[in-house]
Amino acid sequence: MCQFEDRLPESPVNPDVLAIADRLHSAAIHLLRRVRKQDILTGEGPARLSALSVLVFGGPKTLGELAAAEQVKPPTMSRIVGGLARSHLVEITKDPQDARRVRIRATVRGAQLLHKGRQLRIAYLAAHLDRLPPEERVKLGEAVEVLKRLLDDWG
Amino acid sequence: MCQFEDRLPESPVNPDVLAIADRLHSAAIHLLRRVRKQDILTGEGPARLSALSVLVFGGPKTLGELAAAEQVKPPTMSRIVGGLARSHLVEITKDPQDARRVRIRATVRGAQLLHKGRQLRIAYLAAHLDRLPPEERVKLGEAVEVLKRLLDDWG
DNA sequence: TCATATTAGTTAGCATAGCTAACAATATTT
DNA sequence: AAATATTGTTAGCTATGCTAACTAATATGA
Repeated sequence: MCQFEDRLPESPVNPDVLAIADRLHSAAIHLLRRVRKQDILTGEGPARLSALSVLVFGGPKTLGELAAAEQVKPPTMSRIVGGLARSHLVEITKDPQDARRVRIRATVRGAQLLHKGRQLRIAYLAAHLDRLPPEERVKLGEAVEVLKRLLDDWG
Repeated sequence: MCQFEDRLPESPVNPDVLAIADRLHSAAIHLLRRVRKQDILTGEGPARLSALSVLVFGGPKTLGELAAAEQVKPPTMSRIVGGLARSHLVEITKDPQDARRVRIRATVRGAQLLHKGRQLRIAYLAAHLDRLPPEERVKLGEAVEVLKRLLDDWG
């Protein structure tokens, strides 16, 4: 019964890690629900803003690359990109090398809207973060770096 | 032009805080996209699992209370609860004191499914967290506490 | 070369989850 | 008693996720 004895290397979880994982999940859900209210002010949904962000900061991508970057299936990304194109936030051109591919890149307007949305969201978040004592803010900052690295080489 | 001089107390953001806010947002989005794939195995969506969690850990609630706890509007919560009831994960009874209200509580089956889902999700997350060096894990644990407090008295 | 297989995206159709507006039913207040 | 406020639901819109089935284009290989 005891999870501390006879523990295999492949089932490495201990209660501390479980607790962190649980709260991290819950915190992520509720954080995003707060922030979403700000995103609405841009007139675009969170999936579109997130995809747009990849294009603005990472440069042009094919649909498949974008879907992979956003951890979403191609049909989903197809519709997200369709919406962005309807709002003239991205431009779609055929790849001359391979006519199956499409290249998607942010327009100037797309970049502007992204920065505006980012501003709203971040200002809102930052205003709340700012109420924390400085040492807690530092803790949070370090942890976010840890998290980012973890997500980057997730697998 | 300089945001460091002549700064009003109500516009308190500095670049460090902005950067933390930005990465926190991005990390939260991508973390949840990873974890969502595990949640699917329970057969219920994330909104339902989150609401169910409130009921399991916080006890029975009215629809309005649940909507407030989950930061969504009543019609949204009405449909979430409807889905949970169809799957027999919650039970709905009229409040004898006030016939406008409904009381919603998790069934045994609901609690079981929640724990199963939590197990899947947490095991997955925890398995990845476990690859971190211990001191980084500790950092993350402390930061999650900071974040939880921040969200609790957000306003 | 030509037939076949693989790859890239799209379309169609389904479900969940968010919203507002409009409604019904019940309490509360005047 | 009548007006008002509160609580949920219903209807209908949008956005995002999926799979299955399709089209078009490229790569493979007999």
